Amino acid sequence: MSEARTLPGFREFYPEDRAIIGHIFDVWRGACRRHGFHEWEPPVLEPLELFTEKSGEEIVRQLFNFEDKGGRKVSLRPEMTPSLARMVGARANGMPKPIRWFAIGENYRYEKPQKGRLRAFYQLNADLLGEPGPAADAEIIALCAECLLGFGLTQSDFRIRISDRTLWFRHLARLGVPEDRAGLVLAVVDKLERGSPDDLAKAMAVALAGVDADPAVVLRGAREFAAAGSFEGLSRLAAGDASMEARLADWKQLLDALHAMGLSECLAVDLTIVRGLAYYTGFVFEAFETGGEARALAGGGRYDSLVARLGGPDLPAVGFGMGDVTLRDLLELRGRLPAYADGPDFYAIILGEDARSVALEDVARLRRAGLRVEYNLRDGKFGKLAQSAEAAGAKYGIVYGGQEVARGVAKVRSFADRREAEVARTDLVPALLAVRQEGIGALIP
RNA sequence: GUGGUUGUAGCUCAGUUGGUUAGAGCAUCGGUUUGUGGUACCGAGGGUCGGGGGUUCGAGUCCCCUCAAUCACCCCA
Repeated sequence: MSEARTLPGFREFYPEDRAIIGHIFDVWRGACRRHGFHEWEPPVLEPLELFTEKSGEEIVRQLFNFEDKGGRKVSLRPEMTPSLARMVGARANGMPKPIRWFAIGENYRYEKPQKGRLRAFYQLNADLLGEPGPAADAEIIALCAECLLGFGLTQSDFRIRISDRTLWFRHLARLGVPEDRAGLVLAVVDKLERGSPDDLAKAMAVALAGVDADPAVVLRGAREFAAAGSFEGLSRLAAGDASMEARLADWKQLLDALHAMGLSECLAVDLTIVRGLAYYTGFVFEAFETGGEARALAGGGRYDSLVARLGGPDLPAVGFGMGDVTLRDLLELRGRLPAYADGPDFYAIILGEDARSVALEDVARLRRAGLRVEYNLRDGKFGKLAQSAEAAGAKYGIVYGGQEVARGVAKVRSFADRREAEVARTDLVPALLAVRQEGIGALIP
């Protein structure tokens, strides 16, 4: 065994693990395609500046970055959104709108690994670009929900909490928070649920340092605002404020659309969600598991100015990301992972080297016909070979012994009930295709 | 980045107040005299006890450092 072990935060996938991640990809891809989204994929390695442009230099300490042999500063991608902006930007002018794109890929972040958070993780990203109205937000939130429901989860297994930074910006303005401090204040709001009153007061004071606004008043106002747990709650808060009332029309459109799509049960209006990222501009949302740990499964929102900021065209956009790690944990907890079964359709039991060339001829024909077939590479006794066949996961055996070969037949055996049927070798392909479909009964009247 | 816990075979774990060549079950591979098995019996492989250093006549066991996993913070695109 080599001394070089798997790097911290990186996983290796043995077949049974790879089957699970493959299943997750299949469900994600299926949901996205049913919603009319097109799959794309960016490079794994990008110029470092692509990421520092969006997130600033501080991001570098969380990047897998290095200098390549040509002296270029490069980084493994920590996310796919900047690449999306570049790729969409290059073609957006000629593309029909809206643009529905999704990507499934591995991202890399140099962080201390812990449960639900690794250094390499797969993520689904779905984005809808070119449509500024709430219909697009509804479409993205619906897709996010379907990407979870597709695993057999129910709407009570998770909750998508929807919030709105547009309302927050307006409300903070009313509380006297200057526009350029709104982002900082929202970062404090983001901690309302977890932080101690003391820490929150301190953080708010820092966010409002040198500004003519009372941190205590802003904090209290933010708390009241965050407490609106429904559309009716929003209406009360908006009463008398023309711009907020106008925004409520967007909310109504959003919620009506999601209701029509039958998703009311997994949705909640929750203004405590603000998302840490500065670039979100409108509706934002996060999906959480409803069980004990209530960990985040997905998050997203509207980012209307980001594409232009990254050098693309002025393209409104809304999207979300969903990681594989916490999702896998949840599916396991809820018993929604498929059982691992990856055996061949048939296993040819070749008894004696004289039968081998005849058997191999059939094996090749069956494989070319689309059947999945294994056989014993070494000679052995029937009992052991039958065990090997079942250990490999085969439901049926095809027995090739001297007697069968001499008569131009093969014996098909069902391991489950040990029933056998002889088949002429000339009829083998159609006969076994039938057995795979209908079971051994297809050969036994 | 800060702190707590844990680390013995592929897996689950024993291993006495420090004492010979570190064990078991399961799993894997082989066999029980040449073609109808799954239970049984016999056998084999597999461990620098996470790694390094120290104390000691002697360390899986005690001490220090380190690596990794995990939990709580920080952060979370």
